[in-house]
Amino acid sequence: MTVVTRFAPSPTGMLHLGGVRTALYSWLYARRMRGRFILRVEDTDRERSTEEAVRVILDGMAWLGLTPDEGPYFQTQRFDRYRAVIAQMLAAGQAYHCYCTKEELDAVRAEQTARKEKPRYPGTCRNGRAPRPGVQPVVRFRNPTDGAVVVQDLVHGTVSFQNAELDDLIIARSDGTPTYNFCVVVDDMDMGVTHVIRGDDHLNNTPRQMNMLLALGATLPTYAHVPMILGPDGAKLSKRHGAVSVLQYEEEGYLPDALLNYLVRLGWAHGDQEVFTREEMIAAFDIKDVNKAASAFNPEKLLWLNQQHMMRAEPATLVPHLRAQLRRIGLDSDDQALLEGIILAQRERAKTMKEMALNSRFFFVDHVQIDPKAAAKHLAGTGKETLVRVRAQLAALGEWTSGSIHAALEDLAATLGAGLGKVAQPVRVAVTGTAVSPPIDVTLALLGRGRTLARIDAALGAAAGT
RNA sequence: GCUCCCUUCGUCUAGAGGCCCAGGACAUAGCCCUCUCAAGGCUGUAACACGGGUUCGAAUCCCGUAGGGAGCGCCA
Repeated sequence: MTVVTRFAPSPTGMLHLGGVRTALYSWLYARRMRGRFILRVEDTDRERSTEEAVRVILDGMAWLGLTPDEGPYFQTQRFDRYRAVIAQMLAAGQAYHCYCTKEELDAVRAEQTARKEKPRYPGTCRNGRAPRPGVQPVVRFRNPTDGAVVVQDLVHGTVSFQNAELDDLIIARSDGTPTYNFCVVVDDMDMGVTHVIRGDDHLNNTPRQMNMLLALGATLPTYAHVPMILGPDGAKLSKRHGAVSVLQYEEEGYLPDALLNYLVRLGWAHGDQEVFTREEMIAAFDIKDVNKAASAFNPEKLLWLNQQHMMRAEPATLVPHLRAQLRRIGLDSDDQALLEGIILAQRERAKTMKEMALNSRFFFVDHVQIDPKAAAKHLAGTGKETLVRVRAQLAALGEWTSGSIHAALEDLAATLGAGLGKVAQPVRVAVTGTAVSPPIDVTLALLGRGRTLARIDAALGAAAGT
């Protein structure tokens, strides 16, 4: 049997890490089982659904490379189908009209709560009731009253619910529109979903959905309820941390594979392995190995993983990411060799592509701004003299490579009877404007002789005035 | 309140009765490497929520307790 999974977000809020992880698990499982992955947008709540949220879902999934095999489907386009199923259930007596008003039900609920009972629909209209003038009825599902529903959950194991605990839920509002729990059931049935992988906040909805599926004569899917993701402080994911649009992570310079890697390890493990390629994730993932407990989002580890992926990636594949980040700060270059060289030189000193772009500004600007503190420390006194000699050495160099540059600087250091640091720091400050950069030979090689000498001259000129 | 779920280092986790006086990773501290910053290497600090059972033996099984979460909507 072909495995069919689905990701069914509702566009009422931003697609955040919690949603992305459920999507990832569903996608991974489908890939692993050589099945199909469906994307379905649950937009039946027309009041709260926004186009912006739909866009984030679509763009986010595309950015992450979680490509659906089917969809996106939109529930708002399936209303006819839902209406037909409701009519069918009404005819079969599996559902009935309820003429209770909201006010009446609120009153009942208030009483029940006061008596410390579980608030539930009392079943007033369950056995037939004459239409009441002025009241547009809702449609309720006739839930079994005895017995139990047993969920064989892939992550939680056996969970059973007494039907007596369940009441008759509304499947169609008085305006005729279907409700969430009902649409899910019809969609999963129609789309042949075999594995429902979703947040464990839905575990309590599962028995009702199973009862409806049973009433419709559908085959029950296998369920897997994955735990939620908490903020770094262990509290519920909030706007402050993590509950931002996934696209935010793109802006901040995270690699899709790194984010996915981080997310897959949050709640799942494969021995001691921390870094996974997409292929490794697919090969190793099994929904049965997912943990039951919620886990806290840890930004530091995401940062670490992102750098791990940057360091392991083929430099050429990072070029588009670097350029995108450079453009954000008003810089750009189409010099492939230079960009790859920068990536090689910078990736072990930047945790995100954004940080890499920021640290690489000096490669692209015309004039570097020299940090006064760095100048005071490395360009004053002997630093200035050293710089003059470095300039002469470099100007006289035959070929301009990191190897030849390195040799020249070491020679000079030896002549001066000093360490390489004494020579490298003044050059570094003159050329990059700061006391921090990749190895000086690599930096100069990438920068080119012309710009190197020009910057040394500029620094010397500025230092002469002090 | 009722029903359901969850509980190993600060954090993510390994662990499916003896291999565990609990392993790995992030973070953190120290050391090494070193032209800066990193990256890397080594070392350290740090956890089985609690209480009862079962067993020769429990992080692992059972029962409670405590704490956390979810659901109980004409929201999804």
